[in-house]
Amino acid sequence: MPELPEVETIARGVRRAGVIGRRICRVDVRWPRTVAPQRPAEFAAAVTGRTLAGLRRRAKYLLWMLEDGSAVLAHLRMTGRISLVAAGAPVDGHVRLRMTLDDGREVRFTDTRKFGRWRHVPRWPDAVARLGPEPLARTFTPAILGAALRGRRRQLKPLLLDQRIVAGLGNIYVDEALWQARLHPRRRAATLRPADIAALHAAIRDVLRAGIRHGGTSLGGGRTNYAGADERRGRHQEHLRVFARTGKPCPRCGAGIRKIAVAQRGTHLCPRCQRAPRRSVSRES
DNA sequence: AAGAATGTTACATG
DNA sequence: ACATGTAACATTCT
Repeated sequence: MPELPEVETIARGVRRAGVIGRRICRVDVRWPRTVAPQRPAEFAAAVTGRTLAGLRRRAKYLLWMLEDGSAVLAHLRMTGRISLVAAGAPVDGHVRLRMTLDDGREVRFTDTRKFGRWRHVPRWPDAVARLGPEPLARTFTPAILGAALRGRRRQLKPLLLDQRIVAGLGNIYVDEALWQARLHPRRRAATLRPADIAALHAAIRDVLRAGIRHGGTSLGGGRTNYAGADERRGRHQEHLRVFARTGKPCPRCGAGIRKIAVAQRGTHLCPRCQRAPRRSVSRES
């Protein structure tokens, strides 16, 4: 569910709700593995009584900065959602963690599939040091992307999903970016020419910015779907050009969008705009 | 009712 | 070291 634009939208929503400066007076871990490998008691002890000094986003992580310099890192994985509600509001069965604030509200983590992970770290920069560049940072240039791809024989799709190459892309925005750049997801990274790299760099930034502008992508209608901290759905699903549009016309050329499997992930593309590489392991589905 | 699902990681095999 | 595949996590939706 949440890729960079969704996590960014959540972070903005939580900040706007005015939680910075509030003290965390109680922590309730309702699904212990949410804080694994820490134990709920040690997590709660490290966080309880601390004041929220800030909230940042790094890739798909939400970083709750505490006033003592430590931080809580939250990764929402597939179905994690954040909401701010009145403390003591009815708790539904999928709430995995709660942080009660000193102003009568609580931060709630709801996660149907239980894949989400929260952990308390003494120094957050260490915890995110292995991640690749932030694609929307000024420091992310075509040259940086080119260097990350150079010499790699991996297929573009799994490479872009690798958070060490570029941090924050997921299945939806990778498909969208490859479509915009007219690149086939099975193309080997090392075969890109400078013009391809420039197009891919621009496409990555464009699709992420569009996602943020539209408040993220909310597919389907179920409880497992993405919503912002205020429970509102995103609107970017109305602007998707290939993802979840199998069989519909390509907005650029009209050809039918196709869905294939690349590196075990559902992958959407336009068979006319995104030419299959000559010697790809074409195993279509 | 089987299969897929917005994510990541560990482990195995080339 | 690199590339790829499988399983695991756990539940819901189509």
